[in-house]
Amino acid sequence: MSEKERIELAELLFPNIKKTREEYEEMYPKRNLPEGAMVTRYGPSPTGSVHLGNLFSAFCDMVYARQSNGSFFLRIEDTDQKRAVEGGIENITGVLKGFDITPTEGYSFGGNYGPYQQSKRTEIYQTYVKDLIVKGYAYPCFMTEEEISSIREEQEINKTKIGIYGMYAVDRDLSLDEIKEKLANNEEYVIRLKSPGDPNKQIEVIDCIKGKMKFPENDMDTVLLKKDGTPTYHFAHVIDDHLMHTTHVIRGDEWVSSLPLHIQLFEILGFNPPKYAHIAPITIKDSETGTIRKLSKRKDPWAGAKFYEESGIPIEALHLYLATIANTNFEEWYLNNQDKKIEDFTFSFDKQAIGGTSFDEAKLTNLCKTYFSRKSGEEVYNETLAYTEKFDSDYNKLLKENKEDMIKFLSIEKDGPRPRKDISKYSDVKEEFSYAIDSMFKEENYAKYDGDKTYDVNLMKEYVEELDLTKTNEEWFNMTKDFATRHGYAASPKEYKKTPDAYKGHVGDVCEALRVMVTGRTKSPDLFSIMKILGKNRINERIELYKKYSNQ
RNA sequence: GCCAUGUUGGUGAAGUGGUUUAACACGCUGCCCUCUCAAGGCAGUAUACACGGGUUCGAACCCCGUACAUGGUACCA
Repeated sequence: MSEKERIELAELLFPNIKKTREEYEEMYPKRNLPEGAMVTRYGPSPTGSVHLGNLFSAFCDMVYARQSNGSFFLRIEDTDQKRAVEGGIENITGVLKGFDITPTEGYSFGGNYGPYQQSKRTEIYQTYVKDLIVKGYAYPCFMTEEEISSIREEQEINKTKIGIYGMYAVDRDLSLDEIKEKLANNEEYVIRLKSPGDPNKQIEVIDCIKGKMKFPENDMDTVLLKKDGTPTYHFAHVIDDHLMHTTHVIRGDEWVSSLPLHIQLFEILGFNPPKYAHIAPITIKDSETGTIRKLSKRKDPWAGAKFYEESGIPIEALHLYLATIANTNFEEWYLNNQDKKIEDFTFSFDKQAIGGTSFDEAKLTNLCKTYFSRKSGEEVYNETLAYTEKFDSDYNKLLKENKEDMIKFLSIEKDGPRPRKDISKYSDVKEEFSYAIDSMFKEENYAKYDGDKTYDVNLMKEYVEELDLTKTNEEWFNMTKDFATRHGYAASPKEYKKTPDAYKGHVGDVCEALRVMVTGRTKSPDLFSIMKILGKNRINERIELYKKYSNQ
């Protein structure tokens, strides 16, 4: 086909496209950003709920753009209407905001490089395709699904590469008259790339994370525009990231194999390709089959973003976890710089895992515990209040009614160099501090007591008589030892171990009895602190409750 | 089938040719501290660099092959 014919064909196919690519280039001028600034983008398709992997990729986008004073934008990749899910877009923006991974620009966040929704950019894509047709790099393909699948079968038998390329791309060299005839018959068509690639030649791509990679050149006549005139991912990616001036395409490594195609598209369009950073998927070892697979929303509760919200995992702790899987040296850095924030760490691509990153639930839990241990009682109270507001309104009410006490309880053993690490998520507070609220305690009290001992109520009554809650912790413990000794208990476990027959038990047993009556459990934070908050009256009430419970 | 990438202890991983008798963190086990638990301290977790060749004075690190895993091979992203 001559150039003249190609121009005629382009007009025939896209009569409504009047703008030129030059006009679009002007509408999307170069960004005015400092040297080294990275422009990243998160491009989800609104096809369902958000996955931890999506969150991870968006987190990386955010972090790299932020530390280089660049821009991180959100682009909705909704070119496939069939897969669209109602409310999918709102869900994405909601999750991003909820998880504090907020773009600086993009869909619903503003910016000068929009529209940030691919379904609104059809004209742009068609303009560039029209140009490609004129240049002889694209053509209409009228093959039917049946034709394509029979080619596929043939290729499978011949054990060759599967796809539409070379001799299999039968519509590649259709004459203008043949095309006109098919068009007149109302035959449906897609626009395919007329790939100039030679699969015998190799191209080398340097990925920011994976390093040097070699591929054969692309020779597939990949679909650029679908039957309905919308672009495929590949084409939209190239056009958008060029016009929006993305500097670093950070995406999942399921895309590495289309790299030769993408590079080729950038080349024939005359664009400068961005840098690519392909991040490893978050994987897990399947407990049934023992094989490694991607996190699955169906099998793994922690795969879905919702899980973190619902179970009350603090956003900051999740960020910490994402940071540790993003850069392998983050964990150690954070350990040595406990007072610093994630923002103070400089992320780099060469510290990013190349292979699959395995999801480590225990590590996440540990990070959460550390997070809570560093928060003051008041902070934990306020955050738990916000969490229960959404997910546990009954407990929320109780928290509000018992604010003063709760903050005091949550503050126990928080001020020392080794703060308590007993909660890993907001939903733990209710269970872990069940003794803190009288009405809850009255209802449940000893139901969860797991021992089989019965403790002496009269002894404890006598003990409380002597108890002075104005003392210091040390004075209290000395008094308790003294009390224990007077009643036939050893003053320390060590002493008891030496001659167990000489005693009824040791101080620990006295404390245990008291602890069970007062908190309903055998384990708790510092007993004296708890008693101080409760006061003598409430302690006595609880001893009475225990008396009834144990039939004494 | 074809193409690509990966494979270090229970887990995540450090490490890119010689101070590696392989760091660190998490987990687990034991001891210590201790009113319990958590935390913390100390110690342990048997022969952890997929396998086979090659290059080199020297390889976890470079090259080739094999196995396995993952991803792609769509008018899905």
